[in-house]
Amino acid sequence: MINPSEPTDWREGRRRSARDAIVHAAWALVGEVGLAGLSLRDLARQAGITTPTVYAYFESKNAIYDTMFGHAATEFADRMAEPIDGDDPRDLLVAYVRRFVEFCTGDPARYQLLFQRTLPGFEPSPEAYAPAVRSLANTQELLALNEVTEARHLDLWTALITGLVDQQVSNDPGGDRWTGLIDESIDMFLAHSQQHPTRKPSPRRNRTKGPRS
Amino acid sequence: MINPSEPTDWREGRRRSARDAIVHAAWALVGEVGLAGLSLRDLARQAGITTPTVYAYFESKNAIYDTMFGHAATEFADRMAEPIDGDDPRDLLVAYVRRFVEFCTGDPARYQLLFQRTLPGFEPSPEAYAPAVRSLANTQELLALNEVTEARHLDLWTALITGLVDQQVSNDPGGDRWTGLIDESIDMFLAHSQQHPTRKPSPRRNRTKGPRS
DNA sequence: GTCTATAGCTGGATAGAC
DNA sequence: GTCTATCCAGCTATAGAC
Repeated sequence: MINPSEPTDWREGRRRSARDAIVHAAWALVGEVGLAGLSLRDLARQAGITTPTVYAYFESKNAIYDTMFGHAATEFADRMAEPIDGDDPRDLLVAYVRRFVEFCTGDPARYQLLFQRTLPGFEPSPEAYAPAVRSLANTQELLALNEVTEARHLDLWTALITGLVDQQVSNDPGGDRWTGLIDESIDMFLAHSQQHPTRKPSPRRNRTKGPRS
Repeated sequence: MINPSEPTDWREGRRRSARDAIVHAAWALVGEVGLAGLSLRDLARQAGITTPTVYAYFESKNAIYDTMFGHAATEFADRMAEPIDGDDPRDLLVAYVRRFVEFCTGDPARYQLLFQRTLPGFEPSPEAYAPAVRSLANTQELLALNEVTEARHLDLWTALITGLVDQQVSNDPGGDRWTGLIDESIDMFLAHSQQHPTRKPSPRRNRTKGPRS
């Protein structure tokens, strides 16, 4: 396979590893100065090169963000796709959410890039975005195992889980004030979803008001 | 009361209204270019003045953000403090949450400034922050009326509600995909909180795993 | 591919005339 | 208080030698 007259393979390899080194430096930097605080000067210094060299590998700053986004999305998909031992549907769900929250809280900058859209002028390319979509299907399967299939409940689920993550990241970084509520949250959610398969004003008691506007 | 030799009153008034005009222009701008996209040049142009004039009223850009924060916080506190008719605790809670979500989705930039801490280098002053604190106590009272008093449930509550708002703002701005889940979310939350006054592994069924780590 | 040097721009903030 | 003019720092991005 090795053919000296066709050295594109290892050249590509070198090019890839150089790109990876830059992206690696970028992750290290945003961990310190925040996602929006990344500057190409500092990035070049961190990577041990100069600014123009960065442009030998990336055509723009947003291209770097996009590559970072792709890395993060792949990392996310891989992490969430790892098999979980056990066969109880609810336990699977709990383990899955723990994983999700750990992933999010493990690197706030990565979380911000992947799930909050706060970078002005940056939109991830479809290629970079693809792995994240794959993972959503994964969630649906797990919920289906727990007899949760309605779109409404899926939305309620995402709201609940992202709410936990958001509160944890913003108000108690590094702590467990909200991650400690995962188990209870899932109890709450499943009790509700499995009990209300179709939407009607819950028969809790007589409503005092007429139908909602 | 009116004393020509003491004209500080109306001068203060003029100064206040000039400041208000600048802040007003600032809100209009951030509504277009995003909170972080505000620049003093554009702000001055929007307000029909020049950049140095801005500095006649504010000592820095962050001072403008701080004033905006104070306005938003006051607006928020006032809105949430308006009386709600009805006496059923749950209905009060529903109305309250609707109000909250409407306030948040009504102006995403305002929401971002008040509740997400995404402006690099900006921290609201204690004075500007005070009204927001007042409102939190309000929430606690409403939950207490619904027999929800434990700190754990309060955290679960904030996660649930902010999750709804966040999903609505980020993924369906202007729509009702998540706001339409408010009623159901509150059902879910109250059913759980009122049923689990103290924490123990829910007696749903036998757990397959040992105690959590 | 990597560098030095710098263009070109935009940002916040200030000096000083009026 | 308001302006013109400007400073200075930071940024992305490029030109051109090696």
